[in-house]
Amino acid sequence: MESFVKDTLKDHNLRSTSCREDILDTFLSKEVALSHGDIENYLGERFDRVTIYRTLKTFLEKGIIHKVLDDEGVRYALCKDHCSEHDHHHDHIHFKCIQCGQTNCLANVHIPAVQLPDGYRANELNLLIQGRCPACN
Amino acid sequence: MESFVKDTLKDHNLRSTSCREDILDTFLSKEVALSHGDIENYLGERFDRVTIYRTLKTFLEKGIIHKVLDDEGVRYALCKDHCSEHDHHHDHIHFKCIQCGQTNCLANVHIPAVQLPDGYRANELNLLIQGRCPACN
DNA sequence: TATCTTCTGCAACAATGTTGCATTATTAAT
DNA sequence: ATTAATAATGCAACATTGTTGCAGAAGATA
Repeated sequence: MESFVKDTLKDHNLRSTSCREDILDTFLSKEVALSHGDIENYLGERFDRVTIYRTLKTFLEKGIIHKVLDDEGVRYALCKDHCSEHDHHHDHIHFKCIQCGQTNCLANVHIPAVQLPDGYRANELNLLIQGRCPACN
Repeated sequence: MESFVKDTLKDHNLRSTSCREDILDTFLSKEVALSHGDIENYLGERFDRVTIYRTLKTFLEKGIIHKVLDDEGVRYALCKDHCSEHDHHHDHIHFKCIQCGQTNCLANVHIPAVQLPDGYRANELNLLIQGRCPACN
């Protein structure tokens, strides 16, 4: 669907603007997690730094993207499984290649149950695996 | 041992300076992961911001502390199990309480094996669990 | 097309992290 | 105890990353 981007925005009650469309397009075309800086580079000077920050923040709040963290900082990736504002599922597993540096979501892998000490209650799991990706092995 | 701090520094071929000793002391007295800002607050104006950054960097390289990441940023925690520069074990599991905001290492919990897709090879696992800690339940 | 609302760009600022260099402190050897 | 070699610190300057307020521009709706 060529209108995926517009539909996604509409579904989340966001106005279609070129900045939002371009950022969503970028996430779709690159399959890896992107930092604010990456996006700035891909989009050139078309949009203000602040606008990109605000767009990312909005997408985060709406559950369109999620944060991906590693030693080098913060990145963002699409929530492929259509998390909504209310029904956001909170298990994320990411793989970062120490060779090529790319980070992506491992959608088909699920995190095994973890046995927590007494009194702890878990809401959200976030697993980062670092190693070598198939392309770099 | 009152000399734990000095011994730790000596073991890692680091000179004993008041900044390093105070930072190590701080990590020992607080049981939770600390950010650069936290440390700055605890130590007051005694040391330059830059020195604290450099000390943390040195401790990281020597394996005295490790990074702890969550949505809010970067923190550091002691490597209790005496990781060395060479024999650094790379599975970290951290718990962040969404109520009180404190983050700590769950030393006794281990991460179950994860079944990775073909071609991926894992070196290091990093699991962040967010939820409520015993004190906030 | 008019109107209401939201988004954007700009400027300014805050927080976080880095680098170079001169000075000071630590360590090991005399 | 002094000294010489080395390493750590403080300062200044800078780079990156992220935030806020506000006026003007653009999107959605009727």
